[in-house]
Amino acid sequence: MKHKAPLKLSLEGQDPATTVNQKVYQSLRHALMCGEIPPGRALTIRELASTLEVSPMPVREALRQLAAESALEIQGNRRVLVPKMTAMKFQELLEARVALESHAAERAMPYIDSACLAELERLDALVDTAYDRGDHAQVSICNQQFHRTLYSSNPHQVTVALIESLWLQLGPFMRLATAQLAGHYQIDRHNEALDAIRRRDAFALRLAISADIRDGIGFVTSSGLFQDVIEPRTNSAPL
Amino acid sequence: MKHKAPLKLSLEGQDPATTVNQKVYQSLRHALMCGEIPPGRALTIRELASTLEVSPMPVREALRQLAAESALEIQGNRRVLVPKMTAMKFQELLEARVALESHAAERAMPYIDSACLAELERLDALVDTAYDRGDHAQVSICNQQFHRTLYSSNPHQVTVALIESLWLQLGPFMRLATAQLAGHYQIDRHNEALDAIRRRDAFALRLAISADIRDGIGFVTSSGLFQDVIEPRTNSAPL
DNA sequence: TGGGAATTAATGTGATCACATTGTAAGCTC
DNA sequence: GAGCTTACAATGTGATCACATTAATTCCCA
Repeated sequence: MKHKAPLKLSLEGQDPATTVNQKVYQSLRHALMCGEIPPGRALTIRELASTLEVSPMPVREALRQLAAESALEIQGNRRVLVPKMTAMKFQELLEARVALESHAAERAMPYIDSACLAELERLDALVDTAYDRGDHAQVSICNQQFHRTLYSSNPHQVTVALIESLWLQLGPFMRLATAQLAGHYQIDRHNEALDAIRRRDAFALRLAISADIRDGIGFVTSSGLFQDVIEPRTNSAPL
Repeated sequence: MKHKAPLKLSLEGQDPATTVNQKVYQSLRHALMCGEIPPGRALTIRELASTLEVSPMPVREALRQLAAESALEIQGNRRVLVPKMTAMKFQELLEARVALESHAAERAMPYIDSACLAELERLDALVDTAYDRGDHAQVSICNQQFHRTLYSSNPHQVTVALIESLWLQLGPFMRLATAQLAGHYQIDRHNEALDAIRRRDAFALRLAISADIRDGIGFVTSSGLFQDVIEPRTNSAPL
């Protein structure tokens, strides 16, 4: 069994005004974010190039770019693969998200004007309707847009790139989590966040964002329902 | 005056066992970290290629990689340049460092065994001797190694890549700061950190790391002695 | 002489090719 | 038949080339 599952990728729907490199990058990024490429899957330049019907060149650059964002992993063999996930790593990614995003939210607070607030309310509404529709992919996208808009309101902000790297690393699992969320009724943390913003209460905003992140995918570790995607327990013996 | 200052780069001293791409990457990274390329300086592939006496190919990939780490900026024109620094952005980078690194330190604490502690003590001693010698470049390098070792003791670590991105973004200014530090006598925050580790006091470690970061370069903003490298005040009008 | 259009130079992008390295499979020996 | 060696295929890397786009310069005319 050496034949890996064929990759389901295409450049359709990509902005034709951009470079091929960017189209490949976006395509791969989207596939990773949606978990369409299983962890541990090896990616070769020529395979991707022929799948996407482009020359190897833009693929090389896209892979290197994604590797620099920790979305892909290049091992010593110079082979590129989708990083595997472990329960511990998942926990670390989650806590890193909390630390970084609550920080970014707090620092964004002073810059949130009424226009930005309105935009956040609009995005929150989009999340809700997508949620009611059961469109988990859309929920995920709008939710990210909500967070991105919030943090980006700080014009001197430097953390969004880092945060996006974290999103990318646990992308597949966020999708998985939102899908599972359908059953649960969750407190609307976005509303808590919006309330905090209206009251200009930075600390409350911190709490709301932290809770939102943990509510969103935090329970996944305990639910144990994604054991198939996760690496079997490693034999690490710390300390 | 269209001729930019010639770049002082070379691949000498690079590990000959690595790929050309990595050598170029390391060379550029080092130059950026040491502030040898002024902010705003445009970098062209062909210029770097001829300076380093390699083909444009590895340079392209190195530039894209550094851009993915926010160490370089690619503008719409597809031109690559060293990002400019502003006082506000500097502040944000500093606070992001504090948030991320104190988080990483706290999370590393449970994994620090005696071997790791010994290594940290060794690195701290190296910092001290380099400091006494007045070798600011070496201080910077050893100091980073100290932090990296601390955070990396957590085997499930996911933040080091993000932290390195921050270091890279304010690299030139860290160097500038350590150079200025020569005059000041600073409390040895590393010793405070080591003490906290020995007592296994996670909160004290947090405080020590935060203080170490702020001590190291925090005063730069108030000292106003790097106004020449900083962008003139922007006309942003938040809120 | 100043401003704008056309020309020219420079640059990024993408493709193709050659080579060294790595992974795999066949073949041989014991 | 097991283990090692050798041959083969596949892959990443780097170089060179062609082309489209962008920046810079020159030239012309008001």
